[in-house]
Amino acid sequence: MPDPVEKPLSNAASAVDSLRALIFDGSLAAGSDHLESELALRLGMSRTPVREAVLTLAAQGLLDVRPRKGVRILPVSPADMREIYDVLTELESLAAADAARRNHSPAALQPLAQTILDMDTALTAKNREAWADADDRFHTELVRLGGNSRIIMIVGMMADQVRRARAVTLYMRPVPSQSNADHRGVLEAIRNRDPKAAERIHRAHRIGAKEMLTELLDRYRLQNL
Amino acid sequence: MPDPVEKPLSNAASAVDSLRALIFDGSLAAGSDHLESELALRLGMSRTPVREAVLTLAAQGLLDVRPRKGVRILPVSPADMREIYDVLTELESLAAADAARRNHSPAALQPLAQTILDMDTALTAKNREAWADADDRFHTELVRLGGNSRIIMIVGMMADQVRRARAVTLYMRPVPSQSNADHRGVLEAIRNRDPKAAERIHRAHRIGAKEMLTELLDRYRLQNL
DNA sequence: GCATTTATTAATGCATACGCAGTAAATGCA
DNA sequence: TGCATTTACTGCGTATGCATTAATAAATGC
Repeated sequence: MPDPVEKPLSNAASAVDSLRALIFDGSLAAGSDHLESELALRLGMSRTPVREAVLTLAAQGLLDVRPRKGVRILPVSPADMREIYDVLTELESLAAADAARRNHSPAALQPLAQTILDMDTALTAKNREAWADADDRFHTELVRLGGNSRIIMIVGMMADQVRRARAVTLYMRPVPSQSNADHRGVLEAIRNRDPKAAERIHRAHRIGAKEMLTELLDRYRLQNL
Repeated sequence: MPDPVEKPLSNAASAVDSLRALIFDGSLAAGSDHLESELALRLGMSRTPVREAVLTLAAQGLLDVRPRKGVRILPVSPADMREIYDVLTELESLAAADAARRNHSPAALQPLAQTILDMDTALTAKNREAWADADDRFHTELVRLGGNSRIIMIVGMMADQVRRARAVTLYMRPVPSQSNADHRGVLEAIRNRDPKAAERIHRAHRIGAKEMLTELLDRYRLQNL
């Protein structure tokens, strides 16, 4: 029986969730400073769990604790973007190759296939948010299939760091129709147990994304997102 | 004038340092559990800064907080070792290529060259600890030259996670004479501004290390280090 | 003798208090 | 007016205490 009881989540844990949400939706703006006491007030708890949450988020590279100046929500520069996409390119491509090596059953590949369908649907409906969401799920699912827990964690961290920036560029970029083709290629390579192809296609996909994004940031002079 | 005054380091920060040292030298054994209050007593401070330190180390994958059971020092299994070396292989190889692209001056490459000399010296003196130390510095310096701050952080984290395991295998493994040749090759490629070669040589180096280590762990049935 | 319930223990999560140190404001002086 | 020094302030680092609740032991029932 699947446990229907979900434990009520500690204050510190919910502070992590809340702060992440506030950062991603811009309520805590990039580059802005916030006192611990202020955040505690906002979240309706004492400084102690907020401090713990802040420590956790600092370890994940989302903010920086600057004693007496408050915690700073870390902005993402074009240089940061390049760094992050370089890491994503390497680790996700390895994950793609690993996924192809692992003899996954069709059923195991179903969630990945679904994200591609979802992206088609979103693209047809011209719903960019839904597209971005499905795209995100594709990458998450891909590294999950790769089976390396460290890669899963690191890719999650890096994806979080660029989440805001991606949201900003979502409506500036050209219609992301190429992505689906790339994703299909990766899925096919995994189905065919072809690690080299999976790696190659995914790498090209990520390099393309990196170039598109950094070109966009440069063009619009977006120095800090 | 270089500031000669070093600020006295907070209790939380020194707790991180102390705990790391205790974990690396085995005083806090892999797989063992420890109460916060116990650690606080040991470090001569209250639970608060210890809790913060523990949170930080948990984020770095060195231990796991298990409510009411104490913090568990995470052991490293052969599977963990493979995961970690796969990540190191990808990211360090990229760093090697980046380092070769960056037009580093000979002076900038000096610290890297020095680690190779130190390894020679240690090898001649049959001093394995000194060799391991220099080897570590080579890899640290290499990723530093690559210039990607995320890679620097991640590689540091991964290296920490396998530190104990490496120490254990240090005296089991064959004399590491091949390593120096590989390191020299990487340095030469960087000097020659040959990213492809740097990447290729370093990748082979890391893959070799991974195979040697995992074979060793399997042979001696070392399930948890 | 074993399973189930109840009681006990104690480690944690959190709130709170306080002193210190770093920053800014204010003052004094040239 | 510009700069140095003093003063005031306030945010943080840490200690401490307590309520909660999970884990263990005890007790009860079958």
